[in-house]
Amino acid sequence: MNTLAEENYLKAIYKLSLTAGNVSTNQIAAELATKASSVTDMVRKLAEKALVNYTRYQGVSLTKAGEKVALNIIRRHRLWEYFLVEKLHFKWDEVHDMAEEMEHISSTELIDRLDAFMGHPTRDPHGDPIPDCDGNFKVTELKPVSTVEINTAGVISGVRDHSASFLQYLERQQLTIGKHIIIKEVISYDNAVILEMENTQIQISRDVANNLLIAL
Amino acid sequence: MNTLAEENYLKAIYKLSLTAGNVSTNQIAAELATKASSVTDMVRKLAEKALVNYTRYQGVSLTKAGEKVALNIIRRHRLWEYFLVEKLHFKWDEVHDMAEEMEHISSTELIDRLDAFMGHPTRDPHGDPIPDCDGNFKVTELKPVSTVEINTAGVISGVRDHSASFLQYLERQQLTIGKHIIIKEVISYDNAVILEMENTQIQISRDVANNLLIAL
DNA sequence: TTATTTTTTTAGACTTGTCTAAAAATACAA
DNA sequence: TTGTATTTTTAGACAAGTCTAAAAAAATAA
Repeated sequence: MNTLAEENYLKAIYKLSLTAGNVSTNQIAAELATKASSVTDMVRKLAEKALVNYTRYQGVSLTKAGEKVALNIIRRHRLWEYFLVEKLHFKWDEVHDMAEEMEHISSTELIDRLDAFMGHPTRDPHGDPIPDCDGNFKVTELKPVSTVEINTAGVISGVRDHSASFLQYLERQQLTIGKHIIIKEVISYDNAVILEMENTQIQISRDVANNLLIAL
Repeated sequence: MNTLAEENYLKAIYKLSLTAGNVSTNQIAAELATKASSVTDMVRKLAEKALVNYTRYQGVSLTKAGEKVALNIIRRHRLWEYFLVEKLHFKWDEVHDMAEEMEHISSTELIDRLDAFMGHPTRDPHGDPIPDCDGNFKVTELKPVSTVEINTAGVISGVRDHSASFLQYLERQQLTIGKHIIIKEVISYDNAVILEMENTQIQISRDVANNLLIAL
């Protein structure tokens, strides 16, 4: 079907497309820790397979077909993450690299049965939605804690930074998916945010508040 | 660690070593559906990594280190096969190709937890033993039905042919792992074998009798 | 033992995906 | 708008793993 390298490019382009329109060669290179010249070559190849739209110097976007492939990879990644946490009891900061390998296992029958085995979960351990087998998923609007008004109540529902160190920090502060919080105050000096959770106050930095997402 | 190609070579060499001493270039080429010249190159590379013993024109054998790697791959393969059958309810003739991909997932922590999750199974769905994390497994002596005396009783415990078509045939005849059988007669004309199982008689061909293994 | 066949290795080439260095196009600043 | 800086592409090279064709070694037969 598609090579491992091709799948990784499609996933990177999908991810970058969420925050930009056309994705630049350099952005992809940074995302994949490779060089812009390598990206140019691969993007040509993907364009020939009709998985991306590409014109020289104009950046890249996924075609419908390319998006479908990307969403399938993401589906597999997130289902395996769910499996690792729920069935094998890994912690949410430990599963990314393993899922990165497992997402390339190709059988769709396998993935559909895995999905059923786990009861068709809709979100992975980090709160990200799991696309169904047709690539559909519900888009719940989540907001960074740093962007909501004082006295807003919400439920921790996702993260923007998926790094192990950030997830470990959240774990230590008990700021995990599903917790109910209220934004109490923003310190004007450094934009630190004071939250209330389970009747205790927690202070988090501007950075943390930017990367912690809540559903209202 | 080792590349995918390297792992496949080590596994093939291990498998061939079970029935021969030193394995020839041509045998490996046949096993992996590649050419002898490619094998020579790869075997050189594996010799440099001290995973095989190799001298020109003399064939190949695994070193202790190479055997350890091979047994690890086999462990992973068989544990995933067990998972696919026991947890995802695939049939025993459907799992080989999927496990062939999954065996290359590298995390040992993952495999050890998978092992625990399934209750440390000792045999895969085809009756083959699953090595533990140190590469140890018990060698139960199994005999092809074609080699035992008349009136011998035994338990179906393994197969020598793992092809989907053979497994499907056995399934249809209910000749599955764990069934108790008695060898009743060998037809001298074509060496077909008549078995008794659950008080009914079943006739199987010489070929089938050769590939069906029982524990006495 | 010598000749012939078979097996294995060598030599050189190809593909995929990557890289560096240089050229071309675009973007930005004065 | 012209010159400079940045981004992107091109050109050529390299590593891994494979292939074909030819040469070398080993096995077999006469």
